Amino acid sequence: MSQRNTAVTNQLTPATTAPAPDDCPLPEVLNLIGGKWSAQVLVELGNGPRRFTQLERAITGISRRMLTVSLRDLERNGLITRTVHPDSPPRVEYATTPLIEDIREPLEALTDWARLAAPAITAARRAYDGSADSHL
Amino acid sequence: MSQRNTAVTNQLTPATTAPAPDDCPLPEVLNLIGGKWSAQVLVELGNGPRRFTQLERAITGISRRMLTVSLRDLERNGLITRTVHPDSPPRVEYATTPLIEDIREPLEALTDWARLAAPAITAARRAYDGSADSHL
DNA sequence: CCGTATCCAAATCGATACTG
DNA sequence: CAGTATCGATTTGGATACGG
Repeated sequence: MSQRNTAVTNQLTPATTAPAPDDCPLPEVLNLIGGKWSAQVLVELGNGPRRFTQLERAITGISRRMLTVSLRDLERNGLITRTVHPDSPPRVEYATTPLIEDIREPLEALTDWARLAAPAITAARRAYDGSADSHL
Repeated sequence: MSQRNTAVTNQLTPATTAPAPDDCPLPEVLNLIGGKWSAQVLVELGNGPRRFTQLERAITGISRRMLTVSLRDLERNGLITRTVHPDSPPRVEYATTPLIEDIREPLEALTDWARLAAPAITAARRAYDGSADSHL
């Protein structure tokens, strides 16, 4: 029962976020939500509690496995909760915790910035890629 | 890529309506600075222009290669500039562009949150890892 | 001083198949 | 419905060593 995953190559266990005695907390935050799907899961759950398949349908392109991994990781870090309802067809609901309430706004600010800066970034990339001596 | 994420807070959408293509710009932002070192480079450059070796010394644990990679990436996306001064010992200076000025505050908010939430996150992790029936 | 080139290890992601 | 198990492909990061 209380099997710790000591293991070798279990790829379903949440990625243990590095302990890192580092003094800069920003990379740590980015590690929490920096995965390919975590941010989208958080955004979707920001709309309200969701069930597994709801999330699966809402987030286009995500696989069952990656959804599970992301959810476990977020749960482990206390950013979301997982509630199992003892129904005859299994029903599991995920919801955000109060912990993330405080970053909703900064995250939205980042999102707004992304929309605004997108053209400039694209332009910068083209300029960089197009210039002859960028690199080889 | 990616415009149009309407309806962030709509919980009333019936299941019958179209699933809304979720082209969320948040993951895009995180991709820009989500590397292992990019954020730290940005933070350090936030203190003012820096030379290559200054950055190398300031960011503990980074290798020459990763510093170069991060800098090139940030430069390509227009977030920093690279200026070569034709001196006898080569001198290259990196600096932030006005593009990132607008995310400085959200980023700092995230950093503040990280400091505040750190204990809760650690506790959540211990609770998760310690509980026998978490999974498996 | 400011990088590049190479090679290798590790983490991450995706597709598929199976289960209570 | 809500997951796990496995495997392989891709991406990323680190350790040198070399070069203008």
